[in-house]
Amino acid sequence: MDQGKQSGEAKRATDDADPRGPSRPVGLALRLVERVAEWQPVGASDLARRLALPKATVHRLLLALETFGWLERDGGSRPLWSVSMRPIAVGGRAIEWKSGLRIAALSVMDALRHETGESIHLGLVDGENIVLIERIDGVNSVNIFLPVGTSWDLSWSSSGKSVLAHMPEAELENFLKTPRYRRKSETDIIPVAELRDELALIRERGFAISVGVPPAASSSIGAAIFDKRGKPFAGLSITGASDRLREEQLLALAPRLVAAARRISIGMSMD
Amino acid sequence: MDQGKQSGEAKRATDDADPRGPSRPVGLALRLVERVAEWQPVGASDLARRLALPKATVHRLLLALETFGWLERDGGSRPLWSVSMRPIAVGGRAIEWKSGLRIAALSVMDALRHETGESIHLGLVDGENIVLIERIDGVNSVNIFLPVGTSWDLSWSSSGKSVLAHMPEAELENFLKTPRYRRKSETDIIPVAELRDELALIRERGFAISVGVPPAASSSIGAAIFDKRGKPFAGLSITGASDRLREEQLLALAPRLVAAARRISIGMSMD
DNA sequence: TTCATCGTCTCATTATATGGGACGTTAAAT
DNA sequence: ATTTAACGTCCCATATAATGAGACGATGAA
Repeated sequence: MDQGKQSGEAKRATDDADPRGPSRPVGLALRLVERVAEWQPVGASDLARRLALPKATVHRLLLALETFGWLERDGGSRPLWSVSMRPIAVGGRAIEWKSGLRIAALSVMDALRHETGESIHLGLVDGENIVLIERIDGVNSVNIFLPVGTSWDLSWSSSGKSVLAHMPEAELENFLKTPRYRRKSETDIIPVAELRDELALIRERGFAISVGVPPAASSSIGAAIFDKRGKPFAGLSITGASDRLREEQLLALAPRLVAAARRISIGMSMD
Repeated sequence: MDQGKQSGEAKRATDDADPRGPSRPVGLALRLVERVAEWQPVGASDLARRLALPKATVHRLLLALETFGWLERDGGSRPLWSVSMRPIAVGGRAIEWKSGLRIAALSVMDALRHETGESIHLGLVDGENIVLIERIDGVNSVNIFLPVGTSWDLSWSSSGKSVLAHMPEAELENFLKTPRYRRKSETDIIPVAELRDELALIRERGFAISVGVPPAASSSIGAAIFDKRGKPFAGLSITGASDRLREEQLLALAPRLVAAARRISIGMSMD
C-alpha cells in the first residue's frame, strides 16, 4: 500500500507542519486518523514522537477518536491503536453515490470480465492519485485481489496514465512539476521527456499499459473514462498476474477495453 | 445503502445530541463527515437544519474539512458537499492490515467461489453492524455487486446472525436491549423470542440463512469466523439473487461454507 | 532488582470555538 | 419583470475548550 503514498508523502511533509489557526483540533484529529491507518497498530508515545506533537495532546485526541468510533485499541497493557471500520463505511457511501459511475460501470465491467476472463478494475481520480473503487473478479483462479481503497500515483498504473494522457494541458504541467519516481524505487526519477512521450503514445492508441506493478506483480491495460464536459476523471483497467498477462495478451484485449470505457463514458453523459 | 443505517439510526439519534465537553469540535467534524456521506450531495443550510446546529458552525467546519481533504464541493453557485476519496483510502489501509483476516480468507474464498460458482462475501463486525470488507465475484453473470463498505445490522444478514448466535451471553443481552426492526420496515419490530429461537437454530446447525435482503433482493447463507480466543468477529457468506438462490440451494451449499469458515478461523489462529 | 519508557491525568494559561446576526446573492414564486 | 424567501458567507464579542509541561504509578527490558 505504500506505493500510493510515495509521491504524496513529499507534499504531506508540509501538511505535517503544525498550523496554528482555525479548526486546528479538527485538523490534528484527522491527521491522527490518517497516520494511525498508515502505522497501525501503533502506540501513543510513538505516534506523538513521529508527529512531533506533545504526548498529552495526542493522548487526548486518541481518547476522543475512540469515543467517536473512528479508532480502536487492543486490550494490551500497552494499548496499540488502529482505525475502526468507520472510514470504510463512510467511504463506501461516498462510492455508492459518487457513482452514477459505479452504476453505469457495473454491467459493462461484468460483460467485459466475461469476454476476457480477467479481473476488471474501476479507479477514481483523487488529486494526484487514482483510487480503486470497484473490482470485478475474473473467472480464472490465482487472481490478484487488490483491496478496494488501494491507491497509486497517476504515473504508475495503466488507468492512471490513460487519465493523465487526456488531462487539460495546464493540469498536466502542474502534475509534472513534482518529480515522479519509478515504481519499486524511491530514488529513480522518471525523466519528464520520457513520460511525455509515453503519454503521446497513449493518446494516439487510446489505452495505456503497465507491466509488473507492485505490490502483487500485476500487469494491466487501462483506458480513461470521461465526464460530460470531456474531462477524464476515472479509469477502467484489465488486470492480471504479470506472468500470465504479457504485453501481447494485453494488446489483444485493447479493443474490447476501449469500447467498454467509451460505453461507460457515454452512459455517464446521459443523466 | 439505507439498510445499514436503519437500526443504527435509532441509536444515533442520541449521538446526535450535542454534548458539550472535551473534543467537541472534533466530534462535530466527524459527525459532519458521516452525515455528508449519508446525505450527499447536500447543502450547508440543509445540513445545519438536520443536525440542529447553527449555520455558522456548520459552515466553518465544512470549510475546514475541505481544507483537510475530507470533503469536496461541486462548483455550483449553491455549493453542494460530498465526501472525498480520503475515507476510502484510509479505510483501505485499515482493511489491508486488520486482516491477517483478509490474507487468510482470500484463497479460501476463491476456492469456495469456484466450488459453488456464487459470490463470496467477507464481513467484519463493527459494533452492532457487520461491514462488507471483501467480495469475490461468482462466475455467473447477473450477479449482485454490493460495494465494499456496505453495512447491515447484525440481525439482518446471514453472516451477521451467525456472529450473533455465537456471541458471549452478556454482549448478546446488551444487543437485544434495543429493538431490532425487520428489514424493509422501519416499524415492524422483531420479537426477541423469535430472534432467540432463530439464534438457537443457527448455533445447532452452524450456519444462518437470510432471504431477500435489501437493497438488491439477495439471499445468502452465512457462517461465523472466530479469533484465537474463540470469539466471533467476522462472517463469511455465499450471496446471490433471491430468485436463483432459494432455500434448498442454500442448504446444499451449507457444508462447503461451514468448512471454509472453519478453515479461515484456523488460519487466523496460527499467527 | 534497576531503570528507561510507557500510558494516564491534572491544571493554569492561552487559544480557539461558538453562534447571533448582518450582508450580498441566488433562484423560485408571483 | 418583480418580489421574496432561502442561501452562502462573514464578522466579532463572549464562552468554552485546547494546550502542553510535568507528575505519577505501571510496565517491560536489562
